[in-house]
Amino acid sequence: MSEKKPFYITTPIYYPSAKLHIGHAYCTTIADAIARFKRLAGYDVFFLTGSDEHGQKIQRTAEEQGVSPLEYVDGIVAEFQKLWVRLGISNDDFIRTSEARHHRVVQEIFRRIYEKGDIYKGSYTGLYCTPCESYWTEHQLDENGCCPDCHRPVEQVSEEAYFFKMSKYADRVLQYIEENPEFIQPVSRRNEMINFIKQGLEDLCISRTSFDWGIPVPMDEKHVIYVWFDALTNYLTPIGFLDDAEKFGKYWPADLHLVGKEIVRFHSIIWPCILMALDLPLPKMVYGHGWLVVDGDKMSKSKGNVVDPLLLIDEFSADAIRYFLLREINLGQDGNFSRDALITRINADLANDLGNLLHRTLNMIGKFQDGIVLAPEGESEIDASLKADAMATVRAFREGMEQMKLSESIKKVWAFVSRANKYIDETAPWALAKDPEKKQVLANTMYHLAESLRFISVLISPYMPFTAKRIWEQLALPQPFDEVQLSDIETWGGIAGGHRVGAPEQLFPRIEVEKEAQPAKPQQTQKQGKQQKKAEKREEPAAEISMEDFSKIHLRVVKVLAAEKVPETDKLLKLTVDLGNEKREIVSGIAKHYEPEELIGKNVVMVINLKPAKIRGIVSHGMVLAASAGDELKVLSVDMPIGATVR
RNA sequence: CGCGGGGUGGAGCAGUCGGUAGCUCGUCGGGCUCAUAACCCGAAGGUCGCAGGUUCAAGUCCUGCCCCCGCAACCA
Repeated sequence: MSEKKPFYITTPIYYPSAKLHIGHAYCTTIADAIARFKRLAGYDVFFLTGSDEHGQKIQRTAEEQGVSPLEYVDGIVAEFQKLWVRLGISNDDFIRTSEARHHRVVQEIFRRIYEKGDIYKGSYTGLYCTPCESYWTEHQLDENGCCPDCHRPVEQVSEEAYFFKMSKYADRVLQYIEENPEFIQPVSRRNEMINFIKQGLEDLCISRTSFDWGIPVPMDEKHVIYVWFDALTNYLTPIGFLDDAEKFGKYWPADLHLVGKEIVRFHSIIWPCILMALDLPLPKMVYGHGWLVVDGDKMSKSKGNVVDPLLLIDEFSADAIRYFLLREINLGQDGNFSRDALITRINADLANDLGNLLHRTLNMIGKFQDGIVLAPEGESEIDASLKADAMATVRAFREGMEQMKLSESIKKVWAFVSRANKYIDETAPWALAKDPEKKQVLANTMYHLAESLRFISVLISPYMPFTAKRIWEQLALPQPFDEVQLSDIETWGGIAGGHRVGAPEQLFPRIEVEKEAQPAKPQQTQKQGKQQKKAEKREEPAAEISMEDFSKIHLRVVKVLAAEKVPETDKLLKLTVDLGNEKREIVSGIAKHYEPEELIGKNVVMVINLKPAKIRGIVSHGMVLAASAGDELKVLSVDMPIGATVR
């Protein structure tokens, strides 16, 4: 039927020497958002990610653990794939360089280039550490010029190796880069690469004899094909380079290699040279994204600030992480990842703006119209303006995404979310609902809100696929979510009159972190304590806390001397408590469960060293512990004298 | 003189072709009550790293300097 335009997008293949961190998740999330957008826009997308499994480092680690390299790698790669599933990554294939299909490709490529005369045997000279069996570059050596691993002296050693005549292609690559301004993005990287080539290219060493975990050189089996030659060609394997000419013709050249800024060089210089030697067209774009720094520091194992994406997903959900990464960080520049910023975004954008918009809308449709979206008749100026904004948002979103301005595009969507919230204020449906004369005006308003949410669901689907689907399902729209296209929101009015929506469900619960002194939800409160300590330590989130951590919390039995409701609040009580040696004022969110009189005279458990917090203008110097289950809540009360410590 | 990125209200960032400095969070004040103490409105707060220069006009172009951060041929 319809001829869909192909779009081939790749991430780097990651090296399974350690678990993946948030930076890998960042890169793959960007690629996923683009892939999902392209599918939404009607492209035939092939999205590839994978693992780069060969090399000496892997071989050695496997030996240390007493397993074969493949066994070792299998375990780690399974973790990769688990992470991608949890993060909602929609890759169409996962290439492992250890797979037979890839071996065939690499060997065939080697053979073709060799036969062409662009691969020759020479000798590789490098600085070698015999005990570690490793080559190092001059830059990698430690301050004494010794092996960075074992700190023993290195020596210059030569070994036989195969080389790829990269120098031969330098001029052609430079010309290609200069003639195709789009090829390397962002421009800063492009300038860097042009500069680099102008310094001259050396031939590339592409084989080693010092280890054997790799793909053998076809005509010389004691050599193993080395790194980039093996890794880069992964992009050709899954799209049928050797076995499916039709598929290969459709997807190659790749539309976008998304990579980290540190490997732009390999993708925009070495890789084009290899492709030229194969007489294949070059990829259309190599985009070098920036790095994530954690609270301003570069992530590294030695600093112990490596962030594990799986733990973050467990704690905050995949979509929250995806949203943060895509919205907060400008593609192409380094970005800061911090827990505080993440929580702020979740609360402000996801819970308050988006989640609450859906919730209040569905709630009003339920309350005022028995859950039915009635057909609109006529429209007010405000209605028309909302509708116009929706349409404009779709256009701006599409344009932004096509130019890879991901953050900007999301912001456009959120501007519309705010617009919809404002629309509720402007139309005041609760007032319309009281006036039988305004029944149709109310119906129009509810229709516009529901339809706006339909738009929003589609617009956020590349970023937050899980949430987009949940919104769609709460709206109870009949069209299967997986079949939705961007074209479905190019016209207003997709919801049929008389449609029944579902019941509202919280999309993103707010994460309470600043309001420590408020024990309305004790489970959350405990979590806050953990979060705080974690934030202080700037460490990756841990599921467990140590005894030392726990002992930082000082708990004591105190007596409630006085209690009164905080004016103009539903849940807050102001308590005056006796700690034995001092009296304090604290604010507690338990007014829905206790009358002030009930509490007076009670001995309760309180956190006494909590940082004071201002709540509704009252400074609270502590927190009363309480247990809650469902709607029930009880403060922890014990039959012990004032001043008793709790451990 | 190795290469590159950055220095914009308290924090984090936008600022395309040079033309009255924007956004989010936070703070303060007000409104509303459908909603997840939410939402809406308003306000305060900036020598745009420093010093020169070009221009009618510079955060934006040029020169010099200071500070921070990456890369330097297998860390996204």
